[in-house]
Amino acid sequence: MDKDLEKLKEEFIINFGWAYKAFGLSKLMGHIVALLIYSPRPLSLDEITQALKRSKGPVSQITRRLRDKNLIRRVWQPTSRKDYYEIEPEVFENAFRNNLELVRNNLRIAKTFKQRVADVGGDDVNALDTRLSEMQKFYELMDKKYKEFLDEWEVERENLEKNRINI
Amino acid sequence: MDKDLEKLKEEFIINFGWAYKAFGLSKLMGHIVALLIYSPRPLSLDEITQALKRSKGPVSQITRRLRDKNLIRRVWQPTSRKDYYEIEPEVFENAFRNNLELVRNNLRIAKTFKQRVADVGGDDVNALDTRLSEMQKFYELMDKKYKEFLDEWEVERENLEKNRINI
DNA sequence: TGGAACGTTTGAAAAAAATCAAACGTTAAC
DNA sequence: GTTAACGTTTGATTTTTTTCAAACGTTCCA
Repeated sequence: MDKDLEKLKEEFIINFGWAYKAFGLSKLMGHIVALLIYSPRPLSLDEITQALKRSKGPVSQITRRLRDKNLIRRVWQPTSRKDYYEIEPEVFENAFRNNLELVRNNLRIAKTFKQRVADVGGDDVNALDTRLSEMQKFYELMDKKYKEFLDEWEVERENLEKNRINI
Repeated sequence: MDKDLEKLKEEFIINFGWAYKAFGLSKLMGHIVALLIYSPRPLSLDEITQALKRSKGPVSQITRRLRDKNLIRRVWQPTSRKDYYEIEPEVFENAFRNNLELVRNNLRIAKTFKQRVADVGGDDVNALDTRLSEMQKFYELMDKKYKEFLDEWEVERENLEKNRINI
């Protein structure tokens, strides 16, 4: 029984590792996030290290990066002077926001080059200009939709919150 | 003058490489996509190889992967029996669709584990169940918004097309 | 047929990234 | 002060990924 849950946890962690990798982040980041999602209480660095069978070095580094990205947070317990980590309540939302930054970067690239190509001018430039315009439009719409999504999610999240309290 | 455009192209290619990497793909994929966006005409494998200063092996492999992902397409010229490659007109849209697949995978993970955790049951499971529910809702909304975006983009793309013809 | 022009596959080499163990610095308890 | 309990940094090591050069297979043309 506990054995099953343990097995599930392991799979969950592995899955998250691959997912994180697919999104351009490190597998270990995914593992830690998954572990903390799974855990009902904050975990110390040593506990994470043990659970994932890693050494302290990389875990320390990655927890820092995860905090920088607002995916986990550090908390303290009154009884111990260890650092504990828990999942950021808005992990998914924050991960999404990080992604939005990449989208905006693409938008910047399109804009910048469109301008610079226009400045330089030349013969074969028309087709390129069209493509860059399209790229710009694409990422502008994407940006807009991403923001809409975040707004809607805020509403939905509040509803979830309410229902949870009412039960 | 041409020198400037050449310089720009190089920067554009490098930028795309990093962007692709940030999204979990290989830099070379980004380079090839950027090169073909930039080029007013289809390029042969050799031309790509030369332009990017790579050897044929990896370029051949990556062009295949890019075709599998519908980001570039292979075309033929009447005069030559070489393979030529050009950018897929809907690169951005297709790249987005590929990303949507990853989102759906996350949704599947959430659903699967929610179900399995419920089946196993146990004590510490409530908090976890709440989190997985939230994860599921998040990715469901994301899926919905992604689809909306694609629909809107289709409309906008048609408009761009029309305007281009009318000029 | 034979050979030249291709693209693809493959095994090895190089480069990059992840990981570790140990040294280090800091803080808190005694 | 001294020591023990931490987290962090660092340089080396391992693993993974990227890249290459060469062999290979196919097609087309002489």
